[in-house]
Amino acid sequence: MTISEVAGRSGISAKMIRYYEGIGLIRAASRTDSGYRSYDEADVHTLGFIRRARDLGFSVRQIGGLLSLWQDRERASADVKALASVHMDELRAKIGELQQMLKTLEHLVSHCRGDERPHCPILQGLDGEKAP
Amino acid sequence: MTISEVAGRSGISAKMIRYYEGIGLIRAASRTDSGYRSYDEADVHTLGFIRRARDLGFSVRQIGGLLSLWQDRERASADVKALASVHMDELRAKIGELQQMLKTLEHLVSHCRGDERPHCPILQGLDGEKAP
DNA sequence: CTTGACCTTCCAATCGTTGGAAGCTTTACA
DNA sequence: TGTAAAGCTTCCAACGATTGGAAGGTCAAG
Repeated sequence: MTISEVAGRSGISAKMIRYYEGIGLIRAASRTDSGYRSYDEADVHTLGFIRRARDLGFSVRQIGGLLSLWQDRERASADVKALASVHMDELRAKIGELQQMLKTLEHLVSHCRGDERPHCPILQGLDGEKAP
Repeated sequence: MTISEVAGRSGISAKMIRYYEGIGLIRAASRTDSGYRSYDEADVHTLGFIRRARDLGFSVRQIGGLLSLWQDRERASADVKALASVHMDELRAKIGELQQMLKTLEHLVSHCRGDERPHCPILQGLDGEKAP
C-alpha cells in the first residue's frame, strides 16, 4: 500500500505520516526497491488509532504514551486512565479559560449599541479604565 | 523609559514589544543616542490595551484592527462590535470542540476501572471498534 | 515513449512566545 | 578611574502540529 492509500484510509495526510515517522511516533515504513514507503493493514490500524487520539486532542507526546500502552498487553488500565485524566484536566482548564474570555466579551458586547457612533464600551473595557 | 520598564508596567515582555514593533503592530519606538528604545506614558497605555486584548484571546491581527478603531475618534461602534463578535464566534466554536472531546473522554474514562489489569475501554474506544 | 500522477527529500511558513549568543552601553561600586 | 554587573541591541532558533512548495525520481496508462 502506498502512502497516499494509507493516508486516505486512515484519515491522516501523507505529509503527517512522514512527519510522525520522522519524529519517531511510528516506526519507519519499509521501502520498495525504488524507495517508496510501503504499508499494510496493521499500519492502517495504527494510524487510525493515532487519528482518533488526535481527534480527542491528545498531543503527539501523549499519543506516543497511548501507543505504548496500546501495544503493551500487560499494561495496567490505571496507566491509561491516568494519561487520559491528565489530558482531561488540560481540556477543562482550557475550556475554563476560553469561557472566561467569552464571558467578559459577552458582558462588554452586550453594552455596546453597535451603531454608527464612536462610543464603545468594548474599547473602554480594553482601555484599562476598569477590569470587569 | 526603557523597554524593560515599559514591559513591567504594561505586562508585555520586552521580547514581545520588540516583536510587535517588528511586525508593525505598534510604531517603532524612538531611540536614545546609543540606540536604546525609549518609551513614554502613552506607550504604556497602548501596550496595556494590547495586553488586555490579548488576555481576551484576540489574535495579533485582530488586535491590529482593535487598535485602529481605538485610535479612530470617528469609528462606528458597530465595527468594534462586529470584530468582537467574530472573535466570540471563534471562541464558541473552540469551546464546543473541546467540550465534545471532553465529553467523549469522560464517557470512555467512566467505563475504565483503572486498576492493574490490561482491559481498558479507553484504548478500545481509540481502537476504532466503535465510535462513541 | 510520453504524459500525468505519484513518490522522494528538503526547506519554509503559519501563530505567539521564549531562549540564547555576540556585542555594545549604562550603572554601580571599589 | 577601573571594572564588573546588568541592561540594551540584533539575529537566529526553537516550541507544536500542520501545510505548502520546489526539485527530482518512478510508476501507470495511453
